[in-house]
Amino acid sequence: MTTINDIAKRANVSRTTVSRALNNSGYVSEDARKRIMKIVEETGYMPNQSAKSLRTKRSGVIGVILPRLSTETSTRVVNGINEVLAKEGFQILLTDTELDSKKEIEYIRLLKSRHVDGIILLATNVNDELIQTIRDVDLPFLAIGQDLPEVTSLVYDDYHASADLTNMLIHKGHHKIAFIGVSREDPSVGVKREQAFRDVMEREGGVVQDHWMGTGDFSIDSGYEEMKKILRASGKNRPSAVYAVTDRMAIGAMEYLKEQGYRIPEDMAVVGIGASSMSQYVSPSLTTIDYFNKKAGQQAAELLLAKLKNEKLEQKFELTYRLILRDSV
Amino acid sequence: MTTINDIAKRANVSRTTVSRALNNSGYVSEDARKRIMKIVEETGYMPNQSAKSLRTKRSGVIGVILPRLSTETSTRVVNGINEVLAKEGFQILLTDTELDSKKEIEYIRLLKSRHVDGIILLATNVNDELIQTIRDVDLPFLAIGQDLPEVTSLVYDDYHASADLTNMLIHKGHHKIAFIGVSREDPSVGVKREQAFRDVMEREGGVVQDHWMGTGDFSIDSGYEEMKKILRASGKNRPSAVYAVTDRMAIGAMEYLKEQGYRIPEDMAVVGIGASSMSQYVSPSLTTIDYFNKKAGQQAAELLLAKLKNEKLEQKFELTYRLILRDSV
DNA sequence: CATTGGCATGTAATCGATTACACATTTCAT
DNA sequence: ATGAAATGTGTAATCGATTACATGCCAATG
Repeated sequence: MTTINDIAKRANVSRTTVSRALNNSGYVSEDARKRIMKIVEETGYMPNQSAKSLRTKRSGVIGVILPRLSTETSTRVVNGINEVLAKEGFQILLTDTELDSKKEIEYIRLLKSRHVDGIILLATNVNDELIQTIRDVDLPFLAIGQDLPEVTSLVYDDYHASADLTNMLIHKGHHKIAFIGVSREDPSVGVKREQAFRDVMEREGGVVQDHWMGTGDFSIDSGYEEMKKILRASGKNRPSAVYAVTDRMAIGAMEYLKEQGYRIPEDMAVVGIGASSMSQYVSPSLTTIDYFNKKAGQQAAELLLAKLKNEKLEQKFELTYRLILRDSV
Repeated sequence: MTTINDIAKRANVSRTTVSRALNNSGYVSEDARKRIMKIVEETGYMPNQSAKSLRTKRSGVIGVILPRLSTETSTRVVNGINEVLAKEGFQILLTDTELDSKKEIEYIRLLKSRHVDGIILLATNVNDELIQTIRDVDLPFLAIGQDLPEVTSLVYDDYHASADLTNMLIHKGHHKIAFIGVSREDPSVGVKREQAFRDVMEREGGVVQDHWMGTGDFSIDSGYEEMKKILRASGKNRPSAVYAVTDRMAIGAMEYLKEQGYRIPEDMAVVGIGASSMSQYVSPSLTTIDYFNKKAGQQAAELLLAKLKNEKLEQKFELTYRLILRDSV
């Protein structure tokens, strides 16, 4: 591997001058610069980033922590992040917690030791140890998806999105609505979306029954199973609509309904959240909410870049959403 | 930030001993080890990876180069890679070429300068400069998806998969088959899949017509558009089946067909390749080929790890596939 | 008792860059 | 003409780890 010393020798200058030429810092004569650049071209020299990073404390790498690598939401967010960061010459160091909140903390510290310049966390839960760790590592930090105290957070407006969706169902004449949620450990998806649903139902005189409330695990299968449970438990007194807090679970629910001969939306309306690409192509196409995940990723990256430039930021940013009305309602 | 020197001071030993304790190399007394570990615990010390990597030439990071970050195929492969690497304590440095083959080369060199221990490339094309660059950087290297000369490659058996799919259509009674492919610059998807299609059609007496052959760009929209073109060009002499080389294009084609009132599969059978999650939930469900992408990622990671341990490997590995018969045929 | 070898630790070089500081030369304003 | 400022380059310290080599101690061996 060629080093800066090799370049220096071949160009008959000291490595200081080479460094200056490469980084456009300090004075370098036109003559020396040309000689150096020519040799750099010829050899394909690239500075050793470990050495550089050791000395400068900056690495040009941003750590990204995902709850799951294989969901559409994550992918879209990462895509947005990458689009912005790549343009600025940053690389992404990717980690996947597999929904394990211990790993979240472990990875934050690991990324710190790897000298990343900043961290973007796709958060799924909130706890004190996490907050403490983020404070400890003292790095430019950005959270997406949950409102972490004392951390710059980009949050989806889960409450109002969910409220809008519920309202829409009610105004289409549905008063008996089943609900498929997820664990309460997820404040955004598990708590806020359900809370808004309950609030609107109460306010608008909707009917909420315990056995119409299911709890899935984000998977298509769990949507299917929860739908099955709900229908079995309801007997004659059936809901006329089902609201699943994610598209995948909504699609699972649709599968079961279709299998059982229900017509959608005539016999049962179905809605989800997430605007997954699937939602558009299932039959009937699924009414859902678009959270503009890619945009969120881009914005997160931009905010992080601003932080790197020491700009002071607000602490909380609300993201927008959009209701997509399709044929399942 | 606490360094190895801080630990050494506080434990009353030299940093050499701390290093030995941390890496389990050389002799360290039980006493010293305990003192050191206690302080490491207390301070949450983590070795500076840049320094470590500068000295040892190893970083514990594997570079992964993707053609697109946002496709299901990429995601699944990365997922497989990550599963295996994370277990061994490796991190992934992710890059996205946005299908630009210049960036492929640029990123390979960039990753080298970042001291990655190895590179996995999800390849989409083959050219001399790429091969040369791979040779130049002289790193443990693994390609997935294209057969790169002199590089350990994991390749999908595109030819036989495509042949099987075509054969299946013919044995279901389809002799007039439209084909939606992609650019020939992609040897696997663009060339092999089409070649197999043509070979089988010829061998089995199928009918191939130029205006039944479309060329899309992997997107759902292009599938839709190519289908439209094909139907418009065919007039009364229509094919009875359409074979799109990716699920997304097949789904686009289905959209158009449904819009035009065709029944699938009665009026027109449709098949794709990729076993995307969507393929299962569109109506009718799509007949396709599963390439086990995640498995491919895992295997790639395992092979790369073997390379890191200096094991000699074969150069070419064929991956298996599976035909999934569903309702669209 | 002298020698050998295992154990424990430390000294200092090293990896490849950046950068504070020093020094020399040239340019420029007064 | 002269001192100040601008320009160009080099020396050597530094970042935080690993590791070759040296040293000292102690027990075992013959």
